[in-house]
Amino acid sequence: MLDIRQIREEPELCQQRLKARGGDAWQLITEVLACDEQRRSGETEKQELQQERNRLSKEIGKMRSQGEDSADLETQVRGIGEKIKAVGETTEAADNRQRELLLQIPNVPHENCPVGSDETANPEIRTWGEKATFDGFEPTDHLTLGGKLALFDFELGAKISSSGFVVYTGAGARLQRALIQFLLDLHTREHGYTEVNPPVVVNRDCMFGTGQLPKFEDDMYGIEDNAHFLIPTAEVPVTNLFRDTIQKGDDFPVKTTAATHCFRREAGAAGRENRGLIRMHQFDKVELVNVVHPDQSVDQLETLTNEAEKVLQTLGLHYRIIELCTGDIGFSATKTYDIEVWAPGQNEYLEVSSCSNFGDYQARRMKLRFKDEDGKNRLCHTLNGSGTALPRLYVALLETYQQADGSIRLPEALHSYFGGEEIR
RNA sequence: GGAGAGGUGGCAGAGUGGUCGAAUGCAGUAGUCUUGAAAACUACCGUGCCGCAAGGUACCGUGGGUUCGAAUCCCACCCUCUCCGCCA
Repeated sequence: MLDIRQIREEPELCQQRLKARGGDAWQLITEVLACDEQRRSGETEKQELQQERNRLSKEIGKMRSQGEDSADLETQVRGIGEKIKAVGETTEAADNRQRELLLQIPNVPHENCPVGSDETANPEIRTWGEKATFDGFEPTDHLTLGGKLALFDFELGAKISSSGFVVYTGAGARLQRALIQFLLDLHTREHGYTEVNPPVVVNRDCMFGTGQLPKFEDDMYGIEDNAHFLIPTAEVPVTNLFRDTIQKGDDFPVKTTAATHCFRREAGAAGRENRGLIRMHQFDKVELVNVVHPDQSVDQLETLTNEAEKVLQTLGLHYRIIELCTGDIGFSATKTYDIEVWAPGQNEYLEVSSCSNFGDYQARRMKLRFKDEDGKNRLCHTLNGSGTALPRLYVALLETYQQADGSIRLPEALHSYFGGEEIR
């Protein structure tokens, strides 16, 4: 959520920065301000009435204890009670409407977020390594490689679930497990993360906290009780671990990682240049979540991105970093870097990580605070990034390290995790 | 799933209709004392909202209700614990 005080004080600035995203959320600001006005005047009126009621009620108590007749006062207070109820209802309506609107308004992009209307305006920030070259053969794609080596089976996935689900088999399953282990070890041992293993079914509060609700309910798998959802990313359970807490502040940055299954409906995405493992309804991902002091978040986004990059560097995979422009940035984010790994068989870059700074937007939604030096409670900043998504990493790995005979020569970092140097 | 008990401030734990935002203890902060520390003593010590401020107001699991007045009474829901059942 945006800060209502900031909206009140600089409405034009808010609108202007929201406009940079495209969409029409900026138009809601006017109504938010109207609600705010109504809410506050109603609040004041209500409080004055309550004050009067409290005073008179105490009076009644006193009179009764002294055996005096308080009937007149009681009817008077009853009248005040009715007024309080009436004023309270309109105030609450304004309050609810205001919250409803605020929940629909996306975060404002950071001031140095590049302005643009869609992904074509995303600047490339840097690249690492080079596109893999192949001696004497044409690289093929992961579907062919995986099929030949029996690493995964889409038909089985469809049989026991539906399209968009896959069964990893044999060495393919083992490779997936090796990768998860490698990633968690990297982040916990070298980057100072604490590992957690959270539920993948979470309640609505969590989904509001990180910003999936109310706008993106249709993107998620709901549970039949209508109160729980399968998580689309570990960002949801992990960030919400800190919901409604007051952090010490000396522990900043709080760095937490988790490997979880992620579930996405991907409605409308079927068959659209998403062959193979590239877009699944269920996939694994190692997520990195940071809770930091507001002054740290800008720098921390760079650190977080570097931590995710380290994955690809260690595995020797060529990638590029692009920054999302104002028109392409996610709902809750102020600034985002995408890491795209090169997949030779696809002949394109695949997004394996999205690293974002959310500022205080999620923290305000979930009341995530810390005590500052003056003992005042202030909102933390939150960040997260994939470190990394598994299927596309898997694709890049197979396609990059394929050999002429269709076998895979694994990068050294994986040998001990996989228990071998090659898949053939 | 069945039966019972219970959800109060960072923690422990009083409070069963009014003077209770809430006793007390512990923890924490500041100070006195001390060469220093400890102990002792003194003061402070929950969160949100409205307000320039003074101050006001709300919050005792959540949501309703009764009442002039609710932490306290009633209803529903959620959660925790114990026992039974079931199960990895």
